[in-house]
Amino acid sequence: MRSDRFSIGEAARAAGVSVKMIRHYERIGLISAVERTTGGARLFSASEVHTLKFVGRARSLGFPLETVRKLLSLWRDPNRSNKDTLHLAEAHMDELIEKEKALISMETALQELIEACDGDGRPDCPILDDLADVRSRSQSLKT
Amino acid sequence: MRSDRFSIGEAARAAGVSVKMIRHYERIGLISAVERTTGGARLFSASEVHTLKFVGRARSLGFPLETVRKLLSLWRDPNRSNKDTLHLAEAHMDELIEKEKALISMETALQELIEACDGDGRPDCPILDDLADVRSRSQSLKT
DNA sequence: CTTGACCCTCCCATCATAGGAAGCCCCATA
DNA sequence: TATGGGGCTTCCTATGATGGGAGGGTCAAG
Repeated sequence: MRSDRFSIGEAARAAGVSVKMIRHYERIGLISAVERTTGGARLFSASEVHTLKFVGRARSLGFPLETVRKLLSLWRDPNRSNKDTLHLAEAHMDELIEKEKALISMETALQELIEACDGDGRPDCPILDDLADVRSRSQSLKT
Repeated sequence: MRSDRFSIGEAARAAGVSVKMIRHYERIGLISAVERTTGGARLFSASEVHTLKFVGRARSLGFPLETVRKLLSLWRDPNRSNKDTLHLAEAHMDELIEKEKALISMETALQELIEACDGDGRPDCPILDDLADVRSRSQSLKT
């Protein structure tokens, strides 16, 4: 696929996203439709691969696709304000922190239970007892 | 809904799970079908509500439904070994920690970008530059 | 007899992603 | 030239847990 165009497979490898996802991004209008060969195969320019990389990196930071869409449009807008980008980033950071907090509270509660369980092969089990509410509830659940 | 039975709404409130989810749990066989009124409404016994609470608590610790299924069967098995339960809990803990690590690495990378961005209203933006790979890539991305 | 608060089932949507079927196109090798 | 393979295409389905809504039933109180 020479002459400075890339097949979807090449583009995927270069951008670090899957072939499936590239087609998906196109279908939902996150990226625009690209050139095709006579046989119908997509042909990506270097700049289009660059856009895919942008998307891939934004995804690797956990930005949801709808936010990636906004980031892309800011990226393309010469009159953008970095305030807008910063705001998107900060809002996303809040989301990440929320999720992290939820995970940590689960981990904390679970760790207590794990520590309380011998794993000695008998049926007695503080983990099941806790789930069944057999009065041994650790305080850290409703965080 | 007296006579020691609970309607699905009452059961949901008591167990801390949604009405929708109770129906779902029944449909996928996580809980067994319960008694019905002549009109077709579900009637839950106290013990069935207790099971729902078990499910609700397991879910609040983040256990996926398929694992909850296993926990329930251990709970009901008088010949269970606490080794099995412990193993499920530890495996789940590993999953939680994995997810937490992924979140933290995103947060770390994102925080760097946020700090580098003034948000002063101009178009220049380190966040977009980073996503676009304009040679300012922070090292912490491929964690 | 109507109203309102429940309940029912069935279908669809979310979010990002992967899997698979069925069928082209093109190239290399036997 | 025929065959095989790899890559491409589209379309459909699934995941996991959950919510939303349509369209209808039941029941008790007013």
